Amino acid sequence: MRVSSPVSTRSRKGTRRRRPAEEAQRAILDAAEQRLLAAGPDALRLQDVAADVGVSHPAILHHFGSREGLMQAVTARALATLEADLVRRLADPTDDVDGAALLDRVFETLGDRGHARLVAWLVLTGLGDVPPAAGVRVVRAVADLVHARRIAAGRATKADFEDSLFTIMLAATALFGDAIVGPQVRASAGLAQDRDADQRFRLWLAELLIHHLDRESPAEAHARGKKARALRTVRR
Amino acid sequence: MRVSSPVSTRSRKGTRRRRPAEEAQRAILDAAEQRLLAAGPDALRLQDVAADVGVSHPAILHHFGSREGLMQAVTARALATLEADLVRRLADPTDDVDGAALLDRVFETLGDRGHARLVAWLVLTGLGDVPPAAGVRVVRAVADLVHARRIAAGRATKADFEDSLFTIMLAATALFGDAIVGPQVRASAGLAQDRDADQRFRLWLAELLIHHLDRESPAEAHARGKKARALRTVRR
DNA sequence: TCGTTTACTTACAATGCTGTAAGTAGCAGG
DNA sequence: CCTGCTACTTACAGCATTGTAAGTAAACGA
Repeated sequence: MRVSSPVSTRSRKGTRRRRPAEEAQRAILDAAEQRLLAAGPDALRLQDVAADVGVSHPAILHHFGSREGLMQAVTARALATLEADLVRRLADPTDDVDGAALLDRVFETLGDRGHARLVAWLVLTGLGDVPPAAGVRVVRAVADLVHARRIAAGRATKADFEDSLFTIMLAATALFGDAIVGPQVRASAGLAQDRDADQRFRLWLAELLIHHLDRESPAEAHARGKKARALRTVRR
Repeated sequence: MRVSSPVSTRSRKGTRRRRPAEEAQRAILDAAEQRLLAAGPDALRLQDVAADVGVSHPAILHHFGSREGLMQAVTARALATLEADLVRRLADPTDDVDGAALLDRVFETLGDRGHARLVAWLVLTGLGDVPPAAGVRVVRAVADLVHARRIAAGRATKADFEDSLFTIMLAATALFGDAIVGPQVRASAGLAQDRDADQRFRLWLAELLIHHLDRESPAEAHARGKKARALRTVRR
């Protein structure tokens, strides 16, 4: 029952590629990740990935068992490399004091390869909960680092830790938001045609965050803010 | 994600409901929006929506022509109501000077009904580009409002407009990011079990933004920030 | 050279979804 | 009461997609 059905442009009749399993799986994961970033998890079709790699779709099932198995494999690999990239960039000691440059690195890491998009996909589809040990404590680690530097500079006390933590959380949240809806927000702000608007905005954000971290004791500022807010909302 | 609740609120055999077209379409759009928010555009099945409403799936095709027609209708309605909610809340004159309350309203409007999730879905699936006149200039409008207030308070000049604009953009971006990856970021910060952590964070963010808008001339602060960065670690 | 393993193939089964065809029935106006 | 309109129904066609069955050939060691 072989015969006729020269399925595709690949391999003329008789020649059959047989890659080592590891290499084939890597190729499949690459193609799948590409498709995932482009169109989302639900749009991932085995036949498409197979066509990209140049094999038939049961070959993928041979390697990964099922579509779900492929999904888990590709997300696991993507999240692992994302985390590795992040910690590598954050631990890079080339310029360990320039907060703006550090922020820029995180920006790049998240936005460049579409990592933020992928994570957003996973979170929205609920797959983000599956590997709960994925992006473990990255925010916390960075906050610890920053807060220690703040204390060393005499700009904060241990009690202000949450302020440092929230600052890093804001950075992370804004980075994700920017990676996903950045163009739309810029359009809504009337900055669409401005090519370097996104860079200006990121720079502005970095300055804001650094200024916040460098300013006088957050505890006092916090109290001041609370007092002002309380006075403003007396009427309710 | 396959749910297809067999709700079957349909009347007993023989009796057939016949609603006016407008009412039926509204019910269908409600159910479709619900499913969209829950599981994303690709997971929207006509039969599921039909089951939710209590009709057969060709009834939906009768009203909306095709699945794509339903998608367009529900997204158009959702974006329209989102924009309407936003401008209504922003234009509400009950307390027109309290920036924190205003920000809170936007927070609620975006996060409460899952609007941010929906918009994220649309942007990620590329459907966000289809209706380009959707969220037109909301950010710009808010920025105009805020900047005018700033000038009136003697806290800024016309030249500082971009600072106001970026502040609003940051708010919008962070709001979206929080609505999407908020829980994950909080978990990564080690705040998972803290129930009101999100509210504390939002309050903190509101204070940060308001403090930024209320502080002395942004132009000077901007220059100072640049200078400080140039000098690396100079504390003024 | 033979034999085993396994990366891969073709063919097909099974399922689920969108969309169509044709008919039914509720509600309006005469 | 009758008649037209149309909001709906059931049945089915068509198609895409995942997964299975069985077989083939490439690499590798004896």
